Amino acid sequence: MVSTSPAHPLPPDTRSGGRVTRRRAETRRRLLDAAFAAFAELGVGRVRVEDVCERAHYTRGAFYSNFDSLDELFFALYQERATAITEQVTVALVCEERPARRDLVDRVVAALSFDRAWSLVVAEFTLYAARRPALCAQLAERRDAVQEALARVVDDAVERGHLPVSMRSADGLAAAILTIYHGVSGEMLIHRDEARARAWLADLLAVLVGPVDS
Amino acid sequence: MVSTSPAHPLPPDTRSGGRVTRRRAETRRRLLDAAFAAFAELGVGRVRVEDVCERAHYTRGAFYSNFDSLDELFFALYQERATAITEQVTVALVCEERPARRDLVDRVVAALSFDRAWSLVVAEFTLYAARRPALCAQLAERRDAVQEALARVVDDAVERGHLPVSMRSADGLAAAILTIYHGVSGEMLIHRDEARARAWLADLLAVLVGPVDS
DNA sequence: TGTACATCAGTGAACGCGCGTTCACTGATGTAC
DNA sequence: TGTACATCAGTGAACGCGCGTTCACTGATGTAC
Repeated sequence: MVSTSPAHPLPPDTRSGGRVTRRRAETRRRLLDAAFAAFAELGVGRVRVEDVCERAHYTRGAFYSNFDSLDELFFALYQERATAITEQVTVALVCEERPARRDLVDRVVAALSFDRAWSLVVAEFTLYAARRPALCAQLAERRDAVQEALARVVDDAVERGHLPVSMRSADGLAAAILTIYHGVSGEMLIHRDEARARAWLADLLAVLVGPVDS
Repeated sequence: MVSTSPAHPLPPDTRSGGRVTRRRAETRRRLLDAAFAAFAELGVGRVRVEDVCERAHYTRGAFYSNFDSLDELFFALYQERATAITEQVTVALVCEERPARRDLVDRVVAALSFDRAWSLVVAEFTLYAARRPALCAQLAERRDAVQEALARVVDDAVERGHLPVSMRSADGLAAAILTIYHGVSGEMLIHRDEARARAWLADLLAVLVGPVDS
């Protein structure tokens, strides 16, 4: 139903049969950006078409000329941003030399962004997807992509026997890192303290990776 | 604004000045139960007053005779359920003897319930609160209550020096357990596999608590 | 480079439905004697 | 225990607003010659 092909600068405009004028692309771009702001500020459930349009300085007609519904826009937006972030994390984590174990935590914490607005939208999208089995599968795929990127970096930092069964593989450890990351993100939504959340994340990851050789 | 007093069998009916007939209490009870079903099934953002009423077999008038708005009902519902669960966890964790470290994980996993419907509602309430600073404070209080219950149990299981600074206190470890719990709950919403989530939780907690003395 | 034309993109007024909210009512519940 | 009365609780029709959606239009964009 929805393309899972790699990153587009813009989510594909499925309504004008392939032909996209500059003007149209620009309008779409502005609507998407406005929608992100609206979703982050008001929450996904409270955004009306008008909220998006006034932020983008268009009328509702422009919206319906570009999207079928808010749902479609929301999904296009999520695809776009999530793809961008996934790539950013992947690039940030891939490196030439084998990383020391103690570097791992710092690099992971630095790579995973702690943007509260984005965390809110992600959380809302997760719930949105949770009630739509088809979307769950796509979300899972996306998470796997990040997990694999992490696993590659983690691989050489894992010493056998020092971690319990499920954690022996780099993949298991990568999964653990992401679970903790999501948990801390959730806390941040309530405690609103980014710095504290970041420190907390680092602490938890340090325990996970094992005692740091000081 | 909203009462933070301890558990009521029913959230207080603030509309009939204290005097509550049997019939009224029953109606309120049914509306709350119906609302939980509706919220869990449809998602908080998609529930209409009518959805609650038809599930409870009342008309809309009955709803407005008991609640000012869906928001108020949702909040009353959350208060009620969360208080009940907090108490349940507290009771389950308090014990006379000092627990062995390896028992800790099992007891925690057993005590924290993994109900997907409830996890969905909690997650939605968390987001709901995330945009309302006053509610954030209340949510934080509630989490602290659970954390303290955990900390009491954990206390004797922590051996000094085997955990990094932030984790040295029982309170820190309890916080870590809850962060992981929330992270795994989030995963479960997407992966829909309760058993796997439970195993995953146990693995992560085992790493956190330290190598199990087999 | 200029003009003429065709098609496309966004406008904004208007429509109408879904749903929150109200309110005059009726039947249920509880009390007094 | 029975009757009469008062108050309370829930009914359901009606209202009306907010907002999604449409569509005839106009100005913008791009192309051909």
